[in-house]
Amino acid sequence: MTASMSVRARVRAELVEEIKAAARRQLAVEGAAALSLRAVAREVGLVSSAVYRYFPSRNDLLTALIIDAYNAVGLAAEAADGRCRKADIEKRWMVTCRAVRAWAGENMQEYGLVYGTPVPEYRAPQDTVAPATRVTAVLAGIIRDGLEFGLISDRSGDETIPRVVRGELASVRTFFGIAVPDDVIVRSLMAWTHLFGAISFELFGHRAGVVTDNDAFFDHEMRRMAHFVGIG
Amino acid sequence: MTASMSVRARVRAELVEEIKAAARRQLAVEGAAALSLRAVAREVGLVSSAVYRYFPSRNDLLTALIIDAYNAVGLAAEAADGRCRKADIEKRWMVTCRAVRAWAGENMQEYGLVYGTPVPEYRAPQDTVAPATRVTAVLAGIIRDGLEFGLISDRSGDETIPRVVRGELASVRTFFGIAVPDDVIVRSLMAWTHLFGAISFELFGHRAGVVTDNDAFFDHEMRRMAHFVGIG
DNA sequence: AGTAGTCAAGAGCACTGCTCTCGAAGAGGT
DNA sequence: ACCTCTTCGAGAGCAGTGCTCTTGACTACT
Repeated sequence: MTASMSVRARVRAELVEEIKAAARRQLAVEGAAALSLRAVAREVGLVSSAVYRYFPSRNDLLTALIIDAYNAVGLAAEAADGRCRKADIEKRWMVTCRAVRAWAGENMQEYGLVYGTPVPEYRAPQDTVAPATRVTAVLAGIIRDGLEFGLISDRSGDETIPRVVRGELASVRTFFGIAVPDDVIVRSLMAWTHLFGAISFELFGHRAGVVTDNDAFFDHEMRRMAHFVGIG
Repeated sequence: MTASMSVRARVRAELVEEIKAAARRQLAVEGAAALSLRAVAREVGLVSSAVYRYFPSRNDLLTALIIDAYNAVGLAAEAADGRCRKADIEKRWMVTCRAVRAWAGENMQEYGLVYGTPVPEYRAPQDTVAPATRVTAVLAGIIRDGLEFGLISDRSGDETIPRVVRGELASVRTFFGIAVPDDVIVRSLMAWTHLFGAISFELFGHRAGVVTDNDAFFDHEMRRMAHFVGIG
């Protein structure tokens, strides 16, 4: 693919990467709000107006960073899951959760960019939705496999799911597969919510003074959520 | 208290409130990143430099809004909880969760200000920690009352809590009361995490295309988390 | 070789946070 | 009543921002 590009297109692609790298560096130290297109331009040795040849606006630069972030965390999750034996459902679950948290901890600002406060009036471009689902897809795959292998106990009946909730699980079912019971889907969505809720709480400082050993607590709560879903 | 203030101090306090109100209005439509001190000044009919008599910097204005936001959501939670019969633990739990979510939905940007991406290098002033605990205190109070009334089943033994996790619950215990079992504390912290995780996921757009009837789903998951804690 | 497309640079506009200075107005004491 | 001391609003100004437009050079394709 690189070979099929003209020289021009290749140096252009390289420069795009260089600009994004510089932007990512600035993002890490100053945060998204303070990310300055001019400062990025200075770092790559360009004048500010030249950057507009590569990104039509500051927002487009941020969007590119968002897509990269989604892909990075998705890749981390996929890699972690992929290193496990397929039938070791509980381990796959734990390892994936830990990978997402580890990535988030190492890339706080990028995490904040995608899972933090959104900019009002900013519509997520279509290019972001596919990368955004990668982590979710990994988790759903683990659930699906767990059911297939009979390693997830279907505890339907413990709780009654209101009809209105039951009705909207259709759109999610494509993610999990047709045979997944409603109750497992609801539990999974809750575990998914909990994963990112815990990471955000920790990274955004809301557990300061409450939880001290964040590693241990995260591990414990993720294991409990796995059990909650029916794993193990 | 108002009477004890001099005329000067009173008009000053009024102007502070007016500035905060204008800032809150701008925050709601443009987001925290785009909040401009000069625009706020224009709205209250002041020149920009005059605002610095009341807030030493833009960050201090934002800090004031953060404190107000914490107090507002805390007040909403306390009011909702206070309207319930004290022994009706499950209802208190549900009503409080709903109140927090309702406030968050009506004040998205303020919610994002306190529970969203923090500004790096920004240290939360001491004035913010007390208001920040109000919601948590309400939830902890419900748990404590539930145990006192024997309405929370202590399911200790279902899960083994690692010693390192068990060890750090001491600091939280002051919140709940001395007699609360470790297991209930862990479950409560998870429910607390889940509450804000669910709200953030919904408001920040991560449930788009997944959950359609957000009211119903939130209600359902909060009830399940209540049961998870041992309520009901 | 000529043309069309691409690119970096520079100037410029409207805006931002923030500082400093200056005059007006109020508060407290004699 | 006067005088001082603090408080306040206004204005000018600085360095920085996102973004636009124009200009001139360079490259790739016909």
